[in-house]
This record gives sequence, C-alpha cells and structure tokens, in this order.
Amino acid sequence: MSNPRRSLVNPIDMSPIQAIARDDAVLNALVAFVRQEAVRPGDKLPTERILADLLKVSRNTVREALTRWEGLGLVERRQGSGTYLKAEVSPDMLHMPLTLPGGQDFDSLMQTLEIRRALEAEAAALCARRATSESLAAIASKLEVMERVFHETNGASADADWEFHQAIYKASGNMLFEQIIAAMHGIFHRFWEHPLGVRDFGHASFPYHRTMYERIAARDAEGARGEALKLIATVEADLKRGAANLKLAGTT
Amino acid sequence: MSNPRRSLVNPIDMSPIQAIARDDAVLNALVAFVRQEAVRPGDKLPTERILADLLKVSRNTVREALTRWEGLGLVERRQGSGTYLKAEVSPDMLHMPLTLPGGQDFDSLMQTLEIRRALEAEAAALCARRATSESLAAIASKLEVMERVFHETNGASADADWEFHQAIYKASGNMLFEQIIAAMHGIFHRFWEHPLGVRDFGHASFPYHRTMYERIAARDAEGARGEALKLIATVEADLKRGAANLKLAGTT
DNA sequence: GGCACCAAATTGGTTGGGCCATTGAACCAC
DNA sequence: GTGGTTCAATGGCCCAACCAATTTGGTGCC
Repeated sequence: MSNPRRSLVNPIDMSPIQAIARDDAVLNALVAFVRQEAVRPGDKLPTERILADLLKVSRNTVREALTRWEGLGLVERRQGSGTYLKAEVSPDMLHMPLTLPGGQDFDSLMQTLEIRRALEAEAAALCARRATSESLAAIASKLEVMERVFHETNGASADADWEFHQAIYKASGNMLFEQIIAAMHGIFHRFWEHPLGVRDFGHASFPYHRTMYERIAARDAEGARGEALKLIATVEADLKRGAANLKLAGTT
Repeated sequence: MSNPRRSLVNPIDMSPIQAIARDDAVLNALVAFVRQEAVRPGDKLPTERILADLLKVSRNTVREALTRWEGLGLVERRQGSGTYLKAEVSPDMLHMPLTLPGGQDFDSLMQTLEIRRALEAEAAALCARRATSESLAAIASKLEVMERVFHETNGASADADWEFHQAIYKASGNMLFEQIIAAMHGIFHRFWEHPLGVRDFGHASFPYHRTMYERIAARDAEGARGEALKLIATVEADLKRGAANLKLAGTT
C-alpha cells in the first residue's frame, strides 16, 4: 500500500478554501449584479430561473440564497410578479440579525418603550444638529400631513404619525435609529390589533410633534430632546391606562 | 406615497388577507416542538427528512424555513451532523435585522457609538432607580475586578470592562438594553481585530466607571446618566483619534 | 483492553425536473 | 371606456435522486 502515516503529517495540500459556500456565492454574485446594473431599492431583480441559468446553479440554490436575504429584509418576493430589492446592499455590508423576546404583555411593551425613549430623544437631538434644509422640509411636510389627517379623521393618524418620526430618524444621519425603532414600533402594531379599551390612544402625544419640530428647526438639540421625552411620556401614560383597563377586564 | 383621499370616503380596513405561508407554518411548528420537547440552545433538532415527513411537507420547504432561521442566527447547520439550536426561540420573537453599509469604516463605528450613547445613558439612569442591593453588589464586584485587572495588566481590561457594563444592563431590569448594546459592542470588537494605531484605546474611560457606579449606588439617576455620557465621550474621542491615524496610513 | 484504521449509515447540500397559484398585461366583448 | 378572459411569466412547493461531510460502529492489530 501507500504510506500509512500520511494522515499524521500533512506537509502540503492544504486547500480548505472554496470547499463550500455555494449559495453564498450566489449572494455575492447578486451584490455584484446590483452594483453593476445600479439596481435601486424597489427595483426588480432577475427572476430565479434566470439567475439559476446565469450562475450555473440549481434554481433551488438560488431560492435558498434569496430566502436568506428575504429573512434579513433585503428583498421582497411577490408571487407571480417577481423579486424586488428592499434595501441598499454593498459588498462590505454588515448584517446583524438580532432576535429578542417580544411578548405581548404590558411589561414587554413597556420595555420597548424604554428603548424607544432613549433612541427617540437622541435621534431628535442629532437631527437638530445635522438636518439639512431638504430634510427639514421633508419633516415639515410630514408634520403637516399628520396634523391634517389628525383633524380630518378625528385622531386616526397613526400612519402619518409614523412617517413623521421616520423622517426625523432619516435626518439624524444614522439609519440605525430607524431600524431599531422600527422593530419596536412593530411590536406596538401587533399590540393595537388587540384593542384594549383605550380609545384615544396616542392622542395626547399630538401637540408635541409640532413642538419637537420647532425645536429641531431652531437647531436646539436639547430642546428637541426634551420635547421627544415629553412625547414618549404621553405614550407611556396611555399604555399604563390600557394596562389598567386590561387588568379590570381580565379579572371578570 | 400615501393616498390622501382614502380618508374622505371609506374607512373600512380589510384584513391583510394572506392565505397561508407554508414555510412559516413549518417555523411555527418548530417553535412548538422546541417548547414541547424543551430543546435547549446547543441541542440537536430533528433532521430535515424527519421534519418533512412529520409535517407532511417537502424537505425543500423545511430547508427554506431553516435557511431563514440560519440567516437570523437561530440555528446552525453542520453537514453530516445535523441542525442545532443556537438561541432561545419563542412564539412572539422580535426579529430585528440590522444592516449598516460598510461595517468597517469610521462612520459605521461612529453610528454604533451613537446608539450606544443613547442606550448606555438610559440604562444607567434606570439602573440607578431600580437596582436591588444584590445587583448593586454584583456591579461593585465587577468594578473591583476591572480596576484590579486594569492596574495589573496596564490597561488590558477589556473583558472585565464589558462585564461591568453588562451587570449594569441586567440591573436596569430591561434585557433589551443588554442585547442591543451587545450587538453594537460586537461590531466594535470585530473592528478592533484590525489594530489601528491607538495604543491606549479606552484608557480614558477608566475613571468614569467608578464615578458612574457611585452615582448609581447613590440612586442618582441623572448623575449616573451624566457619567455614562462622559464615559462614552472618551470612547468617541479615542475613535476619532484612531480615524485620524487611519486616514494618515491610508493615504500613503 | 486499547488503539488505529476503515466502511457503512446518517445528514445537510445540491441538482434538475415538474406542477400549482398568483400576478399582470394583452386582448376581446359589451 | 368598462369589465371580463386568456395567457405567459413568476414565485411557491413538491419529488426523487445524488454528492459531500460527518458520525458511527466494527475490525484487526498490538
């Protein structure tokens, strides 16, 4: 036979690289494609069948790669239509999926609010320092829409409200604020599906949107932070009110 | 963007009709299985073939579901061995995939620091209000270890430093702080593998650990917040110093 | 018994084929 | 135009293999 001790001493032949990562290669190719073709968020990506043929891999492999991106919120798939880019991608992007327990109970909601209070205040302060005239105009526009919808619908301005806040996060120059707070906001939306007796939830926060905007427009960072804190405080009060209702209803 | 006329006419809100998602059902079933069988992180999950047969779906569908979880870091697959749980799962988990472009440059690190500044300050304030005597003792213990290691090793107390901060997050009574800041911390450390010329990085923050602890022990929420801000400020200064070095080195 | 070695069973990774449900656009009747 | 119909494109799912890495268990040699 051959040398029986070969396994103990391995002088050369160390090429462990490139051993795997078939579907990772698909994603890298997709990143290259996006850059080369200047695909913008919202644009359509090549179909799975075309990608499979182009990259000489099975369509199933393409699907698993896209499934990973879908889980990370980078693409959106619409059956019968196509796959669309949802966020910017670049070769050296850092994906950091964070999963944390997000219950539906009062304590969990209160915890998300504590996170939001910290971030909302900081975002408002940063926004006051960094907002460009364009982003200020965008914020003002969202504010006006929100106020108009609020009066027209007698307070049902949740969507416009959220867009106003998002404009502030964008203007803060740090997209992490928007991403993290968006996750917290998602919990609240699942919460509102189960209505809990607080009819005017969020109404008390209404006036602080304009005062916060005014402090931002005045480049008053600490003032903006203060108004943001007042705004969150009203939401916390509403939440506690709802928790009280829930406790009453639960003990019947 | 939004439809400005919708509010005038029809306030009906249809359900977000969505027949089913086959692979979502697989994940839900897996969550149920994990809870029922008390699977702990590190344990092995059923094989793909068994799951497919058990849930009466194709193995391909099982794979797509697991691929999503793998992308979120919830499971780890080892070819030839099996699929292993990597983190706790619960029916109402909050997935927060964060993506920041160019995770290695100065701007990205600065963004993570801005998040950490907001959260660190709030956590310190909450900790000052809520810490029990036990958690206070734990924080003091971590502080002493850190200070001792700092002097013994001439400043190489990064791990002990981190444990001190974690003790504060735990004492804040809101685990979201620890988890989110841990993610930010992870980015920082990954970057620190590439040393960048700042030899005494983090040394300036040393004295503020004790002052922050003293404000917490004194139940002085705003004082603790202030010390936390000072601490982060020194890290920001160090980072800017490193960025200056990097720019010099990069333009040669 | 203890150890190195080898071969089969197990398990995730990939392939290529196929069918179904949904979408959207072109087309047609009214 | 309006409203339906047809039809190709596309993602969702299934099937039955085979490949590659790992584990496992046995075998034979000290």
